[in-house]
Amino acid sequence: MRESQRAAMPAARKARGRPSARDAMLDAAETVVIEQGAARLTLDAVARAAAVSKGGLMYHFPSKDALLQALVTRAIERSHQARAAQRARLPAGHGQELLAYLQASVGDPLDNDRVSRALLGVVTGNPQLMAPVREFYAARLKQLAREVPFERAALVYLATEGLWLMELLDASPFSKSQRNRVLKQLRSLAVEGGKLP
Amino acid sequence: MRESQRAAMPAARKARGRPSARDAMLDAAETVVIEQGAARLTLDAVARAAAVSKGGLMYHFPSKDALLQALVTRAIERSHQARAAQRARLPAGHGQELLAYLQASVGDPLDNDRVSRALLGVVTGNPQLMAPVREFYAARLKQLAREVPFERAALVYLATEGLWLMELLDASPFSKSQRNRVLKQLRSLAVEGGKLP
DNA sequence: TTTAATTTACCGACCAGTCGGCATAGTAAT
DNA sequence: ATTACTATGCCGACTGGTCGGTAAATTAAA
Repeated sequence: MRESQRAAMPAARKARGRPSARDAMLDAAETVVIEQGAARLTLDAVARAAAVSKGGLMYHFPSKDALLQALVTRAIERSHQARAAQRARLPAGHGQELLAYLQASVGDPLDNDRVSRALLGVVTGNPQLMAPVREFYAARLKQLAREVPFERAALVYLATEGLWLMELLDASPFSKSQRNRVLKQLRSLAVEGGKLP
Repeated sequence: MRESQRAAMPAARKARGRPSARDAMLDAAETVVIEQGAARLTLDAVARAAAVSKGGLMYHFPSKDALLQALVTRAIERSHQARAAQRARLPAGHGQELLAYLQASVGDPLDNDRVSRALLGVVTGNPQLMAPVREFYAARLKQLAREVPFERAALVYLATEGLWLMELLDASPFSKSQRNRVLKQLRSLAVEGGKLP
């Protein structure tokens, strides 16, 4: 589990968009961790879900850690894409970035990050896996604070992250209507920054 | 590890303040989980740290789950106490509760919740353990929102919780001075609720 | 002596990682 | 074009070890 990082990684994706066996295995791993939790995310379970043997799985991921890293990386990439998608359908202007981030994080459904929810259990079990997440978070804040005053960006940022994390932990104390009130306020704070009641 | 909830719990604390063997074992469990992480929080490790045999440990906690529940419960109690302590040394008035909560959560040191940090890994591994935490969170919000308008309470609440959780995850992107600026703003929002830059 | 507390020894399940081998496809030499 | 060789992808049995939980035996307390 130490530094087996880039030992033998068979070039498994010559063409970028192919559903290489590797990607199929990551999909399987996500299914397992979503349906059974981080504790039951075993190599055997992933292999079974991917309909390959354990040896076949470990051919592509030399260790369990390598598999987990790949999962986290893919989740981060998806997070990027979600924000970019929101940015694209938002009018340019003050607070566009902040609003896009807000919408991508806690926008209406929130169902698409069942993966993130499941991965929370994975990263808390392997704190080293947090490294890329940390970078991601830091870069995001930097970008958001370029657009609006730091204080306001930080406030919206923290509240959003708080809501997101509490919901990931299934610990949000807000009713549906309370949640809506909060979100409405956050949205207006992101673009205008007015007064607070 | 299934539903062994309240099977056989030998009445191990007749007198409430005694450093009953039970409490010593919980202390040991905390040491283990802090120093070695949730994954290495095994019954053997706790027994070793408490200087008892594994059988002795399991006499007091009929299952590992019972031990974890007790850990979580104690952490919640301590959270209550920390807030009460802050409330006591704060001038009564508008936003006292909110400010006490803020100070207790992310007040200067933050070192005393190494336990919480460690327990995060425990609860993500056993989502059922979140039940008492959920209650705790819900009750807290209700109390905070009685004092100041809901919108403002919720905003401070979420931002505080966001900062706290990100720091628990070791993922806070703020520098020390940025953190201070944010806290200063949150404090003033808790008691005054003025404008935002 | 009965009850409470604790020990020692063990079981069964689970799990990450290893290893030898198999099959297919491509390449090279004859 | 047949043969020899090699690389890739995959298989599944096995190993060494960990961990939660159990049970009988032992000691301490009431």
